[in-house]
Amino acid sequence: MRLSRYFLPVLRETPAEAQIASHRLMLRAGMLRQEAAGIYAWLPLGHRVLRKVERIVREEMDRAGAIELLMPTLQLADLWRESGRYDDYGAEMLRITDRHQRELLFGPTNEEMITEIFRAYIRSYRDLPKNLYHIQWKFRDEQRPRFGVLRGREFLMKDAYSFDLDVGQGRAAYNRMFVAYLRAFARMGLKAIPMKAESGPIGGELSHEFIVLAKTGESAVFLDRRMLDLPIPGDDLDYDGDLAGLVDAWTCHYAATDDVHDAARYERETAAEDRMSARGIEVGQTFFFGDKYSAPMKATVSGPDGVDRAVQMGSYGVGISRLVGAIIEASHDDAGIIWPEPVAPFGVEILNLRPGDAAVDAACDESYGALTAAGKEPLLDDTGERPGGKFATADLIGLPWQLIIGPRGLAEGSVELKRRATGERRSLPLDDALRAICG
RNA sequence: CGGAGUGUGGCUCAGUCUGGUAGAGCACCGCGUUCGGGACGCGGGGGUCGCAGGUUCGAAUCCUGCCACUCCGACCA
Repeated sequence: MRLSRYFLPVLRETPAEAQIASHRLMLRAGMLRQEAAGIYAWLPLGHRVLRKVERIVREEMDRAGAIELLMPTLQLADLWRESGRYDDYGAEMLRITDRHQRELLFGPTNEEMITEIFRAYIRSYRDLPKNLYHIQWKFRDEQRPRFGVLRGREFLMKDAYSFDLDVGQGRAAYNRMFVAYLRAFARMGLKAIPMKAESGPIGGELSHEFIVLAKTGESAVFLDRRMLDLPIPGDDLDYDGDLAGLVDAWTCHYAATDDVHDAARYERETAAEDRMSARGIEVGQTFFFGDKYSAPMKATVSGPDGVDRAVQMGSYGVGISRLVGAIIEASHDDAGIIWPEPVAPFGVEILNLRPGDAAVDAACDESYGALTAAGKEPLLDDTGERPGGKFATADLIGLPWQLIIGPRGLAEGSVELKRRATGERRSLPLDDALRAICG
């Protein structure tokens, strides 16, 4: 992409509304525009990151055997009356009335709807297990939206729902999602630690929150620091195998958010030198809640014995839009964002320090072509802005590489290559720089 | 939902106390000089001062009501 043709409205000054780093940087980097409290338009740069996060989550869901569908944002109130949650949910649920005075709601989650879909088609244990998911915008009318996309009212969420014949198979389904989450967050460059959690309005007894450690996190967390070094399951993981051992390895150490923290247990189970307190941002949560929805909503299947029984269910959420903010909280400096490569909006920024200079233009065009062909998604700053401004913008939007091409270096046959994460810069011939980027 | 604030050009803000016909910096447009870490000169465009009433000869400024947004707390993916 050529910056001169792109839409990247960067702000030199920090908008007064933004308090925390990710919100401030998303506004300054031209990723996001607030349209109302907790409701945002995703500008092109932000949208690219959102899509990359979404893609990683989708790939890991598919790999774990989940099946994608798409449910609507609006749901009938009657559906929620079946589970009893219509009245329980309170003012956080945005209620809407259509022209026929039918009561609708903007979905804050989809347990009821997926259960309704499941029960309409699935009758036999032979059709189990099933895990259905979608990636859709949700709305929760927070009393106090804040922190930009970390706590918006409208947010993009992946939510998956598992259906199994019995508790044992339900647990196995839970384990598959648990492991898929470890992989998905790690692929985004995040350390996400599963922690024992309250299940809140979703219900159930077995639940984990996946918490990204970041200095500016919303809640205090306490954990065994040995969890930070646990290995992430590799591409060769067999989701049809028994994952219980893997899940045990990730849940046998103490890790809890402050709302469920048990100081006495913490001290009993964790050696003093392994105790670690930090701050964290929740980016996903898994629930196993059995027949909480399937029983009242009569989602039953016939078992091998011919007897109908309510299916065992779990649900598994990932805050896609929230993750974009969480990644920035975990990875930025005073100059701007530092994107992990897998979620960077573009792979490399080429800075043309002197548009109009034939040699510089030619070197930039050559680089742009080569990097595009190599799938590196280059962003070429070919604008008339002065070099200082280009450097500042490049650091702000934080692409992993900066390829700096100007007349001074080119006269000596070299360009400059900068690694955003480390700040390391070196001068080298263009071909070598391109090779280094393409790795 | 309690408490505290803020709404003035695209952004950051001054002006409000003490009423007199709207400013600065940045950004934007034109010309020129510049050009490797947010340049400079000259010229220029852009604002029903959140909205609605009211007081007054006159309201960004005073009064009343409303709306929006932000922060602290409670709450929450």
